[in-house]
Amino acid sequence: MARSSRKQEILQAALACFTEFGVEATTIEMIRDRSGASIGSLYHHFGNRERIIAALYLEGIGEYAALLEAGLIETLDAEACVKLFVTSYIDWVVANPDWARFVLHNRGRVEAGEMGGRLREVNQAHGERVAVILRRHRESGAFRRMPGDCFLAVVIGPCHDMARNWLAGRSRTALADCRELLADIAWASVRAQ
Amino acid sequence: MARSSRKQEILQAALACFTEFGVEATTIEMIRDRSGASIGSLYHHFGNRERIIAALYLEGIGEYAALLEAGLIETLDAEACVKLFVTSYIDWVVANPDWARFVLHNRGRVEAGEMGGRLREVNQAHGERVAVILRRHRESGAFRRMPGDCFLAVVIGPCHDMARNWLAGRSRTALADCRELLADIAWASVRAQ
DNA sequence: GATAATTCTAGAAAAATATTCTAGTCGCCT
DNA sequence: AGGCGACTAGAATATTTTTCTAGAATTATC
Repeated sequence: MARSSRKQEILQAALACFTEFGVEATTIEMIRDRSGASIGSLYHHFGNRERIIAALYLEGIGEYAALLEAGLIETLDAEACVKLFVTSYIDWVVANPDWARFVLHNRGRVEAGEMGGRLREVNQAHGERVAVILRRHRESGAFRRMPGDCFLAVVIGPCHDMARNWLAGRSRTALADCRELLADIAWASVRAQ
Repeated sequence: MARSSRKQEILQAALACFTEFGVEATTIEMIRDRSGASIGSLYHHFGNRERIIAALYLEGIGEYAALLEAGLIETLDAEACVKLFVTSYIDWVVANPDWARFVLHNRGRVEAGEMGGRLREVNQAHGERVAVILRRHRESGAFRRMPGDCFLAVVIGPCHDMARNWLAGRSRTALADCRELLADIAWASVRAQ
């Protein structure tokens, strides 16, 4: 395990290439160059190009999901819970812009590929843990009645869009400056009237 | 111009392949097979693989943008305007699921590629026309004060997320059933208190 | 601490894929 | 008719991904 850093070096190099040139345009050769690994090493660790992308993606969403869940389990108040979705998402994006951009733009790719099943499993497990935490508040009548599918979309949908725009340099407003506003709106949108 | 349908046939075939196998996994060969065109014809019309993707993307967002703008110019009421963003988006997605899925998952790819400049132009032009229409309502105090970047994210962000989930088969609730709810929430989120 | 097993690295060779290029065909205009 | 531009065809070429064989480094076992 002493040299498992090779694997990590490859992932870092891949992310750097993806950020600089786009996923489409970066070749195995470029990742090999930047990471210093050999073709053999690369294929030993990942098997193919797609699995490099998937590994990066899964690591990214895993990190955010862990952050969110860690916060949620020690948050008792419904309002604070909802706002935590927003703030922990924004904090993570601001702290990891390259990773966030990659994750925001490559869900479809990973989902459609051979690791799609794996991704759905991970997402579903995370979704269920979150649902358990939220159930209490829902049952106590803290939330406006709406389908569960809508709930999450309403809470973090605006953050996703805002983050996408900000990361692309399309936004004049800094993402961090919307933290409180978006959290307020999320809560206002889902709380019982 | 009699046989400009070839170009359209290629685009249709490409979209079908992308939907079935994912963008990554579909090869020029597969598009050639399904469209019945030759390699030469394919490259005559598009120049390279990426431009096929970009053409499909630009046509997709163009169609939705036209739909939205057509509705907006004959809508005088601020509330109806905001709700129109939501309903015309959902209607378009429900009517063109494959196209919508493709557009939702490939913005990053097109943006990062050689047609990125073109895409930004188109988006900016559309954004400005929409901004002109909304300015009147904003200035009359119909909306809650917030940065312009947040406004759009709040209004359609939830729809984007909900549509993405529904198109991926992850949603138990039909997208069409959320039409009114999402429109209500969008309006409640941005109207003056 | 020798030796076997395993993991990892290397890069050349092969396979798959994208793109270019040359030679046309087709429909239309005059 | 015959010339012109848009279009089609598919072989040839270039690029990129993936496989494969060999060997180095590390770890486990006795």
